[in-house]
Amino acid sequence: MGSKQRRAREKQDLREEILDAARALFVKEGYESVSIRKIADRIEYAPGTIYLYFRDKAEILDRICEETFRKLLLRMQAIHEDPSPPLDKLRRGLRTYIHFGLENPNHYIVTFVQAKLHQESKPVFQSVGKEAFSCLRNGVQECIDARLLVSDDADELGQTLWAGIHGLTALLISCTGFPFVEQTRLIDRMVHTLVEGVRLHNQSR
Amino acid sequence: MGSKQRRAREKQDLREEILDAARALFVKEGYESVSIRKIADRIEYAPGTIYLYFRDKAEILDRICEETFRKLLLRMQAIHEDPSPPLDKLRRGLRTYIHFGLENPNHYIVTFVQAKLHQESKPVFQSVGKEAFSCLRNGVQECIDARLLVSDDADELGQTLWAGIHGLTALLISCTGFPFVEQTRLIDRMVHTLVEGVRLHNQSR
Amino acid sequence: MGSKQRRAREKQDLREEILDAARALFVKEGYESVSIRKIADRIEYAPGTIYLYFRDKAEILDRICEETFRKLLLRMQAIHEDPSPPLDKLRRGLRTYIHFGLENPNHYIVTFVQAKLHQESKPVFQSVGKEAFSCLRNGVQECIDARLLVSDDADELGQTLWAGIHGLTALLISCTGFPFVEQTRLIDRMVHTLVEGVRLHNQSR
Amino acid sequence: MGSKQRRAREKQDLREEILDAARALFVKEGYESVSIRKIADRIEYAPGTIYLYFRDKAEILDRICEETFRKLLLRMQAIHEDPSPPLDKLRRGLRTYIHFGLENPNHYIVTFVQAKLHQESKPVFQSVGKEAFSCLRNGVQECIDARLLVSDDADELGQTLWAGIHGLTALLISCTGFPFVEQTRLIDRMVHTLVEGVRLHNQSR
DNA sequence: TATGAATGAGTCTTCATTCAT
DNA sequence: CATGAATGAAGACTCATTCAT
Repeated sequence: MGSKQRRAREKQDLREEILDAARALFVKEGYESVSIRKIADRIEYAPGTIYLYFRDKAEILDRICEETFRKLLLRMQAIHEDPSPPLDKLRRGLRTYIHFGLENPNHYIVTFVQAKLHQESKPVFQSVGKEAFSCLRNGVQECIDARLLVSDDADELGQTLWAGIHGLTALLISCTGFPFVEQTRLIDRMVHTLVEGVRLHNQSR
Repeated sequence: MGSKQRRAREKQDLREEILDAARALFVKEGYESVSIRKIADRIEYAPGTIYLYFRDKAEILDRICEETFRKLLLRMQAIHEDPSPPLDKLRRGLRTYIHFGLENPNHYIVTFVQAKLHQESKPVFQSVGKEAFSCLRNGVQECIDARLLVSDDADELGQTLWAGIHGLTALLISCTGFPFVEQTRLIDRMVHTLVEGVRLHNQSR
Repeated sequence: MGSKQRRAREKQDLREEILDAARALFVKEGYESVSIRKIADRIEYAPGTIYLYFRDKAEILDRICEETFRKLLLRMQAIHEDPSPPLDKLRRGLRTYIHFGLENPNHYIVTFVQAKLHQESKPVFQSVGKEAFSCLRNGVQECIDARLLVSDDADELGQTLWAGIHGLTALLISCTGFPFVEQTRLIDRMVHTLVEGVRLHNQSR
Repeated sequence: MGSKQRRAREKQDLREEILDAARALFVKEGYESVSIRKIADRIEYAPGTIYLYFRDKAEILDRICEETFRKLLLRMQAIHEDPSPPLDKLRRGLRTYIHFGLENPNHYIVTFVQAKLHQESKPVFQSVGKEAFSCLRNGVQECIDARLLVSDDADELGQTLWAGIHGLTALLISCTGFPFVEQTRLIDRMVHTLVEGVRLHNQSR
């Protein structure tokens, strides 16, 4: 038998193909429910082949998380470097995070919802993950330095904002059955709500 | 043979016992990792017995979700009926939701995080689930009626608030490795942020 | 499908059937080469069934060894209790050991040749195994006490005798290709050789 | 790619290297537990390379056995050619065999214990193996010709002696958990016992 | 009502082997 | 000569489920 006429495909891309297949399946069915066989079937390879690229199933999850964090980090850092007013940057940071999740729903759910259930302290979370959060934290700190926020605890505020956008992102991705209002409106509202809720309302008067 | 001296136990409580055992295991190990046998072992019955009370494993999950929604609903309704000012009721509603999650982490995660992965549109979400959300929505509507909020779209605002508190609840429960600031402070901040972010800041005065 | 018309068979005999099948296969193909599937096929049950009776493959081996030692022990002890002259008892002990091996070749090879390769210090060897050897040792000690042997070190002599009869037993069972002389002659010769080699030749005359 | 800076190494030595690696692994882990990949890893070559030198895994075992027999044969033949009295030569032959086993435990166990399980009648045993045994047999025959032994059946006596020394060798190598008395004492005793057991005790004088 | 025995499909993973390069 | 990629079959073991009792 062997592989009939397998699609032309560049060599090392197989690694990426496996990650893509796994990510999609993880989201659709959950990490635990996805077997190596299912992944192999999807890419039309023998199960054993996957072990040529990854030590075990857990490593696949790890790589996906790492990759996701890295992508997210890039997006967040881009904002950090631009010279807009701090509050604008903060708003754009929140929005970027949500969009990142919606554009990469598989990455997002696997990394932020499923991975947590399967080994709390994957090294990935300690390194790249922490860095991604600190990007948001920096944005908050800038606003604090500019005396724009209601508290000067960047951790407290940063975590609050993160929880808010994470909640929306997670629900929008995975609670597809729920009758949400139009997505962009909801995102606008969330970003607006969080920033207004955290902003110092200058009662100059 | 079976279990030697099984505890004296009222007959029909077995159903509840199964649910209790399953819920605890689902949270500790994840739905997929919990086998019928593990549940059976925990309650000291034979695996087959479980099938006398539940059609299959999925039904157990369904019942747990339903039960969770019902409990949440009760707590939320209690608030609705009290005669405080609408904004206070809203704040207490949000806080109650978060506390409910933290006090019933098992119920919460199984229902709002794990269940979604295993049959998007469980009827439970359509019925009791929707009812629970509408409780929050009512609280919002009251505030709108009192002209206290920045928008009059109760769905939009309600969903925003829900996403915010869900995000915090989920992270606090399952992201135990993350160095969150002190929990009550974070909850206070979240409730404050959301309500302030959604509240009409009467600038006329 | 299920089991067509499975032979009538008493309930708990299945455990014995598994042991029998495993033992036979272990000898023919070696412990490592025998899969649970092969055992299951031979008894016409599903592989999983075996796990209802044994924790894992290693436990099957353990049980076989234990059982073998026990059987051997019984045979050896029977001799110990009879009132013949010590040298005769010793001879019969050696002969009994060899016959036991030849009559239970599967038991013997699995226990004394294969098991050793797969976990040196199985508890079985420490308990029942040691007891079996001490039976032989006792026979030697009796002869020593009667001043019949060339040394008074019962361990040294006992181990020498054991090694001798083990060598013959093992070769006769598993070296089937070799052109051995007639079996009973060889056994007689070995027993004779060992005892004469160890016996004190009274040169007084 | 492959192995970075592979040691300078003469081409055809690779065959020997494979045999060395395989032999060491076979003994440490058992024939069945050693994969071609493990052998390949150990010599830092790709698995496929091994198939350029050996048809399959079994052939590697065959070569190891053959080699072992040849080595043993050399040692035994050396004795045969020396001009000591026949009984002395016999004693030294037995002792040499045991020492050979203890000095080459890997070779010995693989050849005399493990190989038997994996194709009873390997041609190797028929050819070189038989030759090695006949060396011992010759020593016996010499003693018989000098009227020193209790029987004139060289096969019977030779096989008895072989079984005795094989038993001790095998146990000493693989039964490491057993509390044997000091090794040289045991070997001395075995050689002494066998020879005395087989020797004609000339009582005329 | 509850059980114990059994199953068949499935889990992750390893392996000997092949083959195009 | 040597490799790297790939495979198909098999490894031990687990599981949800059924069913006769």
